[in-house]
Amino acid sequence: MTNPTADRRDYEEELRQAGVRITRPRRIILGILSETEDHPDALEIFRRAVALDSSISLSTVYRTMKLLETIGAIRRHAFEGGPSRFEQASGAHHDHLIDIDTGDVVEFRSDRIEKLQDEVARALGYEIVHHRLELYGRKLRAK
Amino acid sequence: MTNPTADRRDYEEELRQAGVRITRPRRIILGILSETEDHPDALEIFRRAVALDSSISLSTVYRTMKLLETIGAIRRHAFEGGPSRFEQASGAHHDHLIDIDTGDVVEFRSDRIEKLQDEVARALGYEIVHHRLELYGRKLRAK
DNA sequence: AATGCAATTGCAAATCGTTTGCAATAAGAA
DNA sequence: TTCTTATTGCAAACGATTTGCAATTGCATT
Repeated sequence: MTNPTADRRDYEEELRQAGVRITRPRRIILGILSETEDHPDALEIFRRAVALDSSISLSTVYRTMKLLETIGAIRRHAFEGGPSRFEQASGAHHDHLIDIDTGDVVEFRSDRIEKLQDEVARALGYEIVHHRLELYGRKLRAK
Repeated sequence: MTNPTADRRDYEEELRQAGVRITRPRRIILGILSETEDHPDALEIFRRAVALDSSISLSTVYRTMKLLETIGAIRRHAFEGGPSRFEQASGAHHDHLIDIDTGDVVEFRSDRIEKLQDEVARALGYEIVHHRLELYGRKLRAK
């Protein structure tokens, strides 16, 4: 399924903007990222990429992810245990709830929590540059 | 400086409880952990240990940290970027504010945030098993 | 369409933090 | 003290990620 609601990013334009070349591997990886709803890791992206062009290498995936991260097109998350997982940087900031049984990631946003974080930090004499809030949970049995 | 306020843990008793031997390397590492106010990583603990007994190995430090973690005596934190850092598991739950300039860790606790987390999770059909909240910030210039 | 050169690639080897196999050692019950 | 087994130090393996390098490719230029 393609992304119905969200902004379909024009990654190629972003690359051009950043002054980097639009190569075949990049085009393929970017295509995968535009399609994806989940939070795949580098290896998963590599697998999907190889399915489209068997010559793509894992290093290129890593390099491309790093590139996209530095130009701000994607975000990297290091959830507990596993490897880094990626998501489009589009849309508003949000935090994550990770299903500890399935690894599924649910995005959420709480302005009230954000506000309290700021208050806490300020009270300690700090200003927040960024934060990480991850809830690790288990699905409630629908009663 | 030794830990003035907090409960000085009887690690040795905990080990005995867990049915493991109290060895010389363990005694030394435990001593370091009891003294420490900060959140050292394995290498730092290793350095401090070697100063007391040059025969201690890094693997033993790692093994001991893992052991203490499984018996619940210490907690491991994987802050952004760096290696795992450890702290005593004594005292109430708290979250962390990391000074991005110095690496210093400030502990804090907000029941209001915790409460909101529970609400968010429940609204999404989940129950929280544990969470991770890390604020990365910079000291405010005292005005 | 052909040229040239720097950016990018694939590959293999290196890296970092951490774990593990193994033979030697030491804890602590008998 | 003896015995059995857990624990150790060492070196080698590990998984995720990064890197050096020579070969390739994008693409601005003719």
